Amino acid sequence: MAQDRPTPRLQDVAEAAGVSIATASRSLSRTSGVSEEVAERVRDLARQMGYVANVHARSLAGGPSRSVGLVVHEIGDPYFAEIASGVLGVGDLEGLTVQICHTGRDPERELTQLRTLIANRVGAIIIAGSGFVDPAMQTTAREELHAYQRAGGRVAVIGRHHLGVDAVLPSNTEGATAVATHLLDLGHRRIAVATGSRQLTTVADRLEGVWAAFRAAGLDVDGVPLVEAEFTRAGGKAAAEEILDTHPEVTAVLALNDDMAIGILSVLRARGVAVPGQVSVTGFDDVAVAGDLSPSLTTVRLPMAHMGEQALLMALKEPSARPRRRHAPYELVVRDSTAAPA
Amino acid sequence: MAQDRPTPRLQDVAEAAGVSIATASRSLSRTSGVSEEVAERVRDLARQMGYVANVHARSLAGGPSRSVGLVVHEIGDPYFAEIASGVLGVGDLEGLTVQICHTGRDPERELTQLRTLIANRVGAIIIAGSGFVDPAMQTTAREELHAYQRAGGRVAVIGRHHLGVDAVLPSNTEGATAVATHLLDLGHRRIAVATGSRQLTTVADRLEGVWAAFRAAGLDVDGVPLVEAEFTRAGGKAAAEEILDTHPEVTAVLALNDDMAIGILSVLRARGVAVPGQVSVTGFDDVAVAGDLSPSLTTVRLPMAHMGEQALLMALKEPSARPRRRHAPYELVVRDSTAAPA
DNA sequence: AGCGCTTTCGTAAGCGCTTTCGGCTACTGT
DNA sequence: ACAGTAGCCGAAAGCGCTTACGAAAGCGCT
Repeated sequence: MAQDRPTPRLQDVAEAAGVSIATASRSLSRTSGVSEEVAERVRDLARQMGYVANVHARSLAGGPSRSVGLVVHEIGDPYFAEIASGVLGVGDLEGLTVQICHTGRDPERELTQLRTLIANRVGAIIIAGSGFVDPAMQTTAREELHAYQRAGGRVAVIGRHHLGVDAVLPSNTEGATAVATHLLDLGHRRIAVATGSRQLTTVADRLEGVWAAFRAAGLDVDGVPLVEAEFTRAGGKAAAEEILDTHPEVTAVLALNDDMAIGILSVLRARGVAVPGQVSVTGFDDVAVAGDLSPSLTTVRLPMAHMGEQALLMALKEPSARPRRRHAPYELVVRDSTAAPA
Repeated sequence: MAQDRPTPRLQDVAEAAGVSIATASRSLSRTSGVSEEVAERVRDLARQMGYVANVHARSLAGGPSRSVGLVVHEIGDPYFAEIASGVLGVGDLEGLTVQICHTGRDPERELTQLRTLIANRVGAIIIAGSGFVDPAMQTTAREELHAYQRAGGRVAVIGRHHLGVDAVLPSNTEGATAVATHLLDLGHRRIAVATGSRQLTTVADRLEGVWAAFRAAGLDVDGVPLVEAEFTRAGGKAAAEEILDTHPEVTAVLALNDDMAIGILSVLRARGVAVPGQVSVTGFDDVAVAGDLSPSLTTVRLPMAHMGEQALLMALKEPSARPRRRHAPYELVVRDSTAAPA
């Protein structure tokens, strides 16, 4: 007789069905070697009794892992929240539970979180968010991850490519070239660039795209006002203040993500600078709110949720011997924050 | 000697330290009965070797659970993303891993997710997001949850109070009264209200606060234009169109969350309606972007991340016999989207 | 009937950890 | 000097499950 436990155990089901727990286990995990008649009986009973397998026991015993880990810089950030949404979506479909960790952009924390995930025996790990330019910051995680893979773990990253694993890559460089070209085509020549920490590979990649466009247009890249600040709205505000104070001649500000662009828009409005009348502003990412700002933001759309989905699917399906790279498309979204210079 | 495993086991640490696994376990879990000298040595070694306990083994062996489950409507939504951020924050501090599920506002899915969480033996469950007015939609989850609690699980909810468990409650009604009063004080009398589904308790609570303020001002509540749409930016747009078309006389729109307000702002701008010149708009929640919109949004600030923290802390600390309710403070944030009617 | 095969099922060995229990050592008090 | 006691530590018993492995039973064949 089943005790008054919170949940019935496999043994309770087995006893009720009059079979051994081995048979019960096989019936439920649909392994062959059980007559369909017995298996059916066990499954019925299990459903009736509300049996749900104990994941810990199952995982310990070496069964397939039913969970995945997602590592993001900061879940409160819409960029990552949308990626998470994509990952959760396919997780649900595949019957996987998702464990989310955030690192606060701290490589140290990232390593700790990775270790925890691995120790928790998740079946797959998705790492989202920019890596760091300095390769020294990556070495340890890399080894850790490869050991994990050798042990059968699946790994995919989103937005970085220094880890030697499957990657979904947003078109950072191409997108940046596109948005810079858009500004150039409108006739802007005095363009300021607002960037996050250049230690982030995302920033490096986007910057490269911007320079490429500028050079193609014959601009002196060294003369471009470049302001580095935090990759946030607050950083955008700080950058805007600095640009306005030290380079009043600029006719456009190219921000390397939407968050900064939103902060810039806010400062411009507060200072009475018309957008796009006096200054054009562009962002990057196309977070959900970008289209509903006033003025709505010209930016580069990255399919965040889709990238989350792709990454998990990529990790789950039979992994190739060598790391694959899947490039996510970008789309230049021209809205109301850009116009020809006055 | 440690094998080439993905992660060292407790046994590996114990061997390295020259003690039994029992002693190693005690040292790491800070149980008494080990000399400080030995314990220190074990802990050092563990850190050096990058040892992280296997949660499955620990949980199976009856140790305290080191994981919590978080159920939200939609993680891509900034409101929930910020709550999640708070939960992850204290989770990190307490050394807990966080499993996130999203329900898409579907009570059915919610129940499934709850069951999964319980089967996964998480130590605590946090449910964020509005409940449903219809009590029939709650019954099953309620029983499920109570059984879980009897088995030692901790539960706390954010923003609902129909489940008979600890709750962190945003000041929906009071906040709504405050923002409505603000509009009234400015002199508005023809105010439209844009709401999400009235099946959501959050909507019901906020509506109640609005009516209270309106009645106090002597308004005929039944005559107020009320538009129900989705609780999203798209819903806000739809609501705005409808209000503009059918009630051109309104001088203010009171939206029951920021998302809708942002959509409304967007439509108003597109239609060339000046805010706050011709129409004032208010939101609710104060999502991060609200202050950087143009015009910046007058709204009611709810401490989302803080509520996430509180809920988890509440669940973790010794639970009282009867469910407690902690009210989170609200703050009326007056910005540029409201002004006296023309 | 006896042989080898396949199919079906039970026995038992763990997975890595926590915790009880008992043994050992080093004290204390008389 | 010796029992009594307290402090440390190791051996071992599981937690609930999966999965070799082996036994039993049924089959067709010679």
